[in-house]
Amino acid sequence: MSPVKIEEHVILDAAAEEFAKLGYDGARVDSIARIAGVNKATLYYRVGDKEELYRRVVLRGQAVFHNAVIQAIENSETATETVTNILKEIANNALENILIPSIILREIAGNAKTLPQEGLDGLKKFMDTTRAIVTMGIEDGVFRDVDPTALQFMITGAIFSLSLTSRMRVLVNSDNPGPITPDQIAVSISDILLNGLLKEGNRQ
Amino acid sequence: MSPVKIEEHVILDAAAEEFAKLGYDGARVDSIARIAGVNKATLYYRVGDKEELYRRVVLRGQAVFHNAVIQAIENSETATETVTNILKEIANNALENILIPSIILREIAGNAKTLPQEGLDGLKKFMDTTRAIVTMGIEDGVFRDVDPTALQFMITGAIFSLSLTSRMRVLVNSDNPGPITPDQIAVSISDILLNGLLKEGNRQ
DNA sequence: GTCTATACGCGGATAGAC
DNA sequence: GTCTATCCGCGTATAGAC
Repeated sequence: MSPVKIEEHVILDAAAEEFAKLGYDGARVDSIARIAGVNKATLYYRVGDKEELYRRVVLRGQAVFHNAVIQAIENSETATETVTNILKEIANNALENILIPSIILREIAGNAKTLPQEGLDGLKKFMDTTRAIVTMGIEDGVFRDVDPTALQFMITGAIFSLSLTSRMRVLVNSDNPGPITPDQIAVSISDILLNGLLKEGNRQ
Repeated sequence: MSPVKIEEHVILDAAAEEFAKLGYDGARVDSIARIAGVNKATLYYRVGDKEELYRRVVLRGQAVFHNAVIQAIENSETATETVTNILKEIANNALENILIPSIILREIAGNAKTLPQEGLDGLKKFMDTTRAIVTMGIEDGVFRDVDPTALQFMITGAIFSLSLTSRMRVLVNSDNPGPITPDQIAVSISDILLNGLLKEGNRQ
């Protein structure tokens, strides 16, 4: 009843750290083995080559956010609540698993050239799911007729960059660093997202 | 009256391409020399080592967006107009100089570990400038009392990721790829940003 | 100013001992 | 299953010829 080889987790954790820090091309297999505390040959035997290491890290990371979104949807009644909860869940998971946003941003930066096919499939599913929520809100007359894709990228783009820069922002602008905790991040974004920047009456 | 050594531009263009594609650690100096069509020794003589190449690429790229924002501010009267114009300018420049968003996203992903000090200084100035615009709009009673940092990251996060994924989105979701041109990107974002997702009357 | 040639270490990956 | 030793190519960087 222990189907999970314990060292695989250690290896994948180490790989995630290295890939997040240096990107796929900058990452060193030697370094991953060192971080994991295993021999390089063992690493090859247990998981595989660099590409396979990366594939496993990406799929494991994607599952985290996929589950977070599923849970947010299940725990929500209205479309508005769903959006708010998705934001909260993503923000929470982003800071808890900060390596994953880093890897995702690098994939975006690199035109998804190192993203495994299964990762692309998961991305499509994720975008379809969240688009459906926006469409539903529009049809229910609760949401304005916004572009769902723009909304998706505003949410993920903002959460991931805010989460990744929290340390940096404290260093650069200690007296005014902006939102730091996942809660602060989720609240400040959903405020702007739901209500907009303009005061009521000034809308265009 | 020709103070600019022409080949330096060629070398920096090649370096930008390589750094954007592979990140600082993944980038290869040999590859940059090959792309630029110059000998590696020439490259070292003309610009410097890998670190200096990167520094020059980053500062040149930062100047592009800095100038774009300055211009947007100068061409605007109201705070609302300023925000809209900044969005337009950044979106235009992002797609025209697509390598720069890529490098910036990679810096965010890597905790700005390879970002030269001057780049950090420029970032702080950029954030102070744009924060002032938001604060002004709030004081004028036109904007709601939003978090300026969240707003900044929603704008840049969304524009950069939308610009970088435009090709990918067409491939993954050809029937519904979302905003593609800089104009589509700027309009869809500013619509959500200014007016919010919720219909008037549903605001929280 | 530019190129050829090369130093020297690190990269991914594996063979074969245990 | 795991480790040592090693292959071989590529990485940054420079010396020195032209």
